[in-house]
Amino acid sequence: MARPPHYHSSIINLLTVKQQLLKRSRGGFNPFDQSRHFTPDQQQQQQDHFTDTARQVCEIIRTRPRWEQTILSQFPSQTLFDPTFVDQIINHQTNPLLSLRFLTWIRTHQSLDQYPNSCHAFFDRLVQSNASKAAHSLLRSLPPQFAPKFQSLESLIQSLSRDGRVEETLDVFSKLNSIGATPSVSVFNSALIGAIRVQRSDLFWGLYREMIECGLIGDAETAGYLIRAFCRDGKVDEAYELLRQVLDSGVVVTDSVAFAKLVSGFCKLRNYDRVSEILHVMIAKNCAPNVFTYQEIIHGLCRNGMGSEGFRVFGDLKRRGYAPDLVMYTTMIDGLCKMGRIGDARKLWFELIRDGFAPNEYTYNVFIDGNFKHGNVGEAKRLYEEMCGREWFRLSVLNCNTMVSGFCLNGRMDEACEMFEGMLEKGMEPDVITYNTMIQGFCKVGKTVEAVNMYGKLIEKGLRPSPATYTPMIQALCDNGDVKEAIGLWNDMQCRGVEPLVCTHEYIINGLCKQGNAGAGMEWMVSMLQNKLRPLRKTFDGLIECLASKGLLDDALLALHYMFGMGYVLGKPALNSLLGQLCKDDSFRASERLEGILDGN
DNA sequence: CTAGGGTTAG
Repeated sequence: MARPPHYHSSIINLLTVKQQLLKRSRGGFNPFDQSRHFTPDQQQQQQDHFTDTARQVCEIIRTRPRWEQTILSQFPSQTLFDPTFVDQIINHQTNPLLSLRFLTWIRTHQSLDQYPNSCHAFFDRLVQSNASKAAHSLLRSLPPQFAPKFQSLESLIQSLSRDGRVEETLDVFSKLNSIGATPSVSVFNSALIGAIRVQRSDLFWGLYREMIECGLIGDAETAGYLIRAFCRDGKVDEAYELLRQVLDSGVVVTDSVAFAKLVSGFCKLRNYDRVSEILHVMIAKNCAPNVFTYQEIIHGLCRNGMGSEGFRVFGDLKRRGYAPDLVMYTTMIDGLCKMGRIGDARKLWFELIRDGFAPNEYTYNVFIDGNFKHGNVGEAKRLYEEMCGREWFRLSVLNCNTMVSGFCLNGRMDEACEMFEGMLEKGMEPDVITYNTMIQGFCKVGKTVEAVNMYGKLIEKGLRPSPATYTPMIQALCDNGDVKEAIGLWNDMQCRGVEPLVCTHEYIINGLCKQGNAGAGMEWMVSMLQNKLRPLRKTFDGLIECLASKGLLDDALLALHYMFGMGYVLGKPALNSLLGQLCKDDSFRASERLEGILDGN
């Protein structure tokens, strides 16, 4: 005999049934014909009966912090674990977290297999309300045989992807797989774009492989995402190759973001012929270059030391009636500042205001930075004050770093410190860039003690030092003849796993030579060479001169040998010093060996 | 609901 799907006997159920039967029998209805069936009306009444208790339970789980510990003593377990009752709770409960908690609690006592309707209802509701995280964790915590609706799973993938939880979509894809369903191309597309947004190439390609394994063929949208992914991975040529293939196959790509990324990528490679070709393709495919495309071109040119070209493109656009937007203005102002054309940058600053734009945080930042870099400290400070006075403005670490860097660059360490202290007072956390900038600033004005103190604070804060933390300190200490402390920092650097720059080795060699410690200098040189690093010619020069002056002719000749091996020639002062020593030193054999080395090269 | 672009050290 058929039973309603969630009917389970319990005391309350039995009572209800009895009441129903009594009611019906009074009306001359023969209950036994359908004794275990409920008409919709009966089901409604049964649910009505539950409503009171359900409401109470809902109230308790909403308001009592640790209801799990007491609820079984307040209500009969037959009620609480009755699937119909559970359905009630799930349907009444509007807070999904509480519903989830209730199901979790049920699960500690019963198998959730008994509650398919509750599970489906709750899952679908979470999906519909875009509660992707909760829906996903529910899916994970439910028994493997729980098979949600195909559409719900597809929707879940889409909302997870939108929320940047791309990794979590993998579970959902495998769930779909396990129920023998193939997601649509557009669902794959949403996951693919999600992976691009969170910059996870690994996930992107994993998803794409999955898509291929499902036997699906990507559409034009997929092609655009593939091009973007290749570009993001720096594989611009492969992106271009794909574009060609797709176009040849007759699929029309109109993803202007993909085109913009290609343009940007070829700008980076300085392949401007290709850039121009892509622009032609875009026009031919009815996907004319837009403000984003041109933005990538101008930015790409500026970033590659072709700012003048960028400025020319910018001018052409305006002449052709294209109105640059604020981002484009900002990019161009930054580009002009970085190529030393502060005057042109200032003109653009006024031009954008004339065009009705208001400089935003980015615009202020690049222009403040540009003014500092050109020594216009007063103007930079004025702009900073102006920016701080804007109602939209909220000071960020980056703004402060720009100020700190500007003051340091201009040797204004008092003002840099003031800015730095101001950050601390405002409760902002200076980052490694702030500290590195301060360290470099102190070193530049010879305040190495203060620089090392700053370094101590950086470590104290638990920030991770970078090569740029150590380089200026080691350089300054070596210049000041304090090589011992420099080597101390070097060791510290090694302990923290920070890879020194090539020049840092050289600072130490130069410092040692300056102190007349030629032997140690030679040891450092040997270790550099063992690490396959290429010292500058003048480092060899200095070391050889120092070795010679200390009478360490064997080492000097060995260094010379290495130097020639790298294709360098010895500078005149070092050569004179070496020859002088060889003659003075009555060491005939040494001069013979020098000849040997010279002949050998 | 409707993308994607710009800033600080080295």
